[in-house]
Amino acid sequence: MAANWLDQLNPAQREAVTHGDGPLLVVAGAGTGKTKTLACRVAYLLDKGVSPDRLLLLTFTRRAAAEMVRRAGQLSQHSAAGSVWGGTFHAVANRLLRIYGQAVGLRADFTVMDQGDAADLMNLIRSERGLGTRDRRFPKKHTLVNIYSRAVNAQEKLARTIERYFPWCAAELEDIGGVFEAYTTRKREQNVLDYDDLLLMWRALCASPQAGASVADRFEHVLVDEYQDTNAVQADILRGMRRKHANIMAVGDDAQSIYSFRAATIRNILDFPEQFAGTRVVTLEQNYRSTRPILAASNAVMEQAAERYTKELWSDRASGGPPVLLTCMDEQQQCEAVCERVLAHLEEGIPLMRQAVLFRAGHHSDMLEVELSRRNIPFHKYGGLKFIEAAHIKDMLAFLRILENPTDELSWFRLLLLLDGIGPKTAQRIMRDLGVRQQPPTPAGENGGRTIALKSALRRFIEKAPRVPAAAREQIAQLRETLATCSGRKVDSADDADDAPTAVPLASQIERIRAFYEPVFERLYDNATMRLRDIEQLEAIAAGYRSRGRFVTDLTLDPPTSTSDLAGPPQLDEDYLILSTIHSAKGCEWDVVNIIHAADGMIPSDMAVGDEAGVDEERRLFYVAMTRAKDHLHVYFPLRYYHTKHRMGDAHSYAQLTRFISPSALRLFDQQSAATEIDDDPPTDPSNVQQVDRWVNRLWGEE
DNA sequence: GGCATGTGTATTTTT
DNA sequence: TACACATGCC
Repeated sequence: MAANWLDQLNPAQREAVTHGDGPLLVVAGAGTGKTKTLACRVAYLLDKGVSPDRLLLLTFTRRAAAEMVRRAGQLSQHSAAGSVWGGTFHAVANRLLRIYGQAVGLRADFTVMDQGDAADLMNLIRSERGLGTRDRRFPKKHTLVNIYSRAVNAQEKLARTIERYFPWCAAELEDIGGVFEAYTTRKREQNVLDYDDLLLMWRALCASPQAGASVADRFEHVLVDEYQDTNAVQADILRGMRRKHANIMAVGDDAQSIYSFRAATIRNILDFPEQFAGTRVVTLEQNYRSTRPILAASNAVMEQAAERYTKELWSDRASGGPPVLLTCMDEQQQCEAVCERVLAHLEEGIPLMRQAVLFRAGHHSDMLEVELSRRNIPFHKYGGLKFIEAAHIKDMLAFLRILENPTDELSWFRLLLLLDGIGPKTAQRIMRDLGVRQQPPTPAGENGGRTIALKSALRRFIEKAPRVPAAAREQIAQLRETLATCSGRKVDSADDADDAPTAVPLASQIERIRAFYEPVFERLYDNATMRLRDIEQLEAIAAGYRSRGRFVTDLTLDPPTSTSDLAGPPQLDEDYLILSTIHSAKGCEWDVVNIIHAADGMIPSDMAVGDEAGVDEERRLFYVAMTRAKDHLHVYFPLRYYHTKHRMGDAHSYAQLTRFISPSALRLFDQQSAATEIDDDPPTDPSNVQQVDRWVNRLWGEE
């Protein structure tokens, strides 16, 4: 029975899937059936009798894990494939630390902060220490987080990280170190973990004498996807998890490594056979995804890479024309061309969902989004600005997080600043009065005997109104009422006799919070209606949760991708076009792929051209984008970019085609020009016409 | 100390 | 364009 689907694998895939015990490295080129191989391997192991909860599947996104487990479930005889441990390193770390966290000195009710929170905490410390003011060019909060994260994930001395990647901050080395030290202390006091801590704590857990062994023994097999995009800490974790039986399978492609900014290193792939003695290496080279002309062009782009690990990707899919390189006059024309091509493919019968537009940076699609909504073409955007980063969503979450973890300083701060007449200074004072950073001993565990001796800041806040400016008095009363209701307590109930607070359903907690927050937020932010939609979406997501803690953590670990754009959230059953950053397109494929802004400065990004390694990574990025295409690949190159900084002027500059399409690669494209297709809308200013004509004529002249 | 207003600036990619 | 920071008024 089980052999049935094994027959459909090619020899290399089958070798990987039916590998016995011991370490296995699968080097899988783009489109070579990597996902299928992993899913089959899971199914194979299940059918061999491995219990699903003894399988750990580490992927790059939660979606990828869910998809693989689903596919494995379809193949396997085993009914409970769903209980395979699947998820990102961070999500799995979170899950394990809730169980074994005590072994590394963690309380089970820790909260997780996202990068925005980390930046805010850095900023708080930065301003406390007076490092912001004066005429010092002390790094900004986001830079601080970047430096910190890079040093931690690369396991590199701060001095060296700064010297290599942030040389302009070298003069501030000492104070940066001081900020980081305070940052760490602060997190510990507040029982809060950032993304990097999740990995560090997992690694520490592996290293701890007893708990380390039980964590490792919990899993019989560990499978890791996208191994080229893991970093040194993640490699340590894997080694720690495989202390006894080295049943580990890693899958990756060095040509697709695009996360070095997160300290990912392809050394992990290259050194795998040394790290795990006796590794069998299997290489997958047959590409099932793209047509030959598309693959040929993609390979030509990679050929110029300074460092290249030979792998001959080939495809059977002979049909189909060459990829198209479309030169446009400017971004506006690029947008129109994309819309027209997308609609033409739709006419041919390719649904919008099977078509994608890819770009380097989140904002590169801004103009296209306007054009798409003008034409009523529904779309869904991945990557770029996230739902979770919006101020009003963070505000809503701050309420929940205080209820969850009353020592969460940042959430208190955020909440207090919402009130009239309370600024940073007053907020700090109130927090001091409440003793926000003092932790009560954990009530969890020994529930039998005594009640909590020390009250949490939340409880103190509910029981007694803090001293606040007159302007805030009314709102503070309402806020206390709100938090009391949500936590199932009563305001001003001074006697401790009635303890156990009543449990309040998450949905009604959010409803209460919203009742308090809505008037505040309408006063605070413009664009209230659009933001209101986000809050409704938040409520919709919360409806799927019973536990407040789970809800808050899942939201930071796996945030939804924002779509509160002009087009409105598409219905689930409706067809929509995919817009995505190239990074977020990793692992995906579409019948039609449109790559926009194929100009130097966009890709490679201006930010990355400083050194050769940076340019190489951008090249891999472009390669990843190209290899997402199955049947049709369109690359767009706008000739002219306007500089909107000088308002009303028509200052512009001319772009160069991306350096990644070299003259020899160019021959593999069908070169077309949209520059002669003049827009139907008459321009209002006659001088524009002259300019356009001059340009068009010049283009003709050149050809 | 809070807050409205003005000015300058830097601007990737994500768990 | 949004955000950080400075300024000046309440």
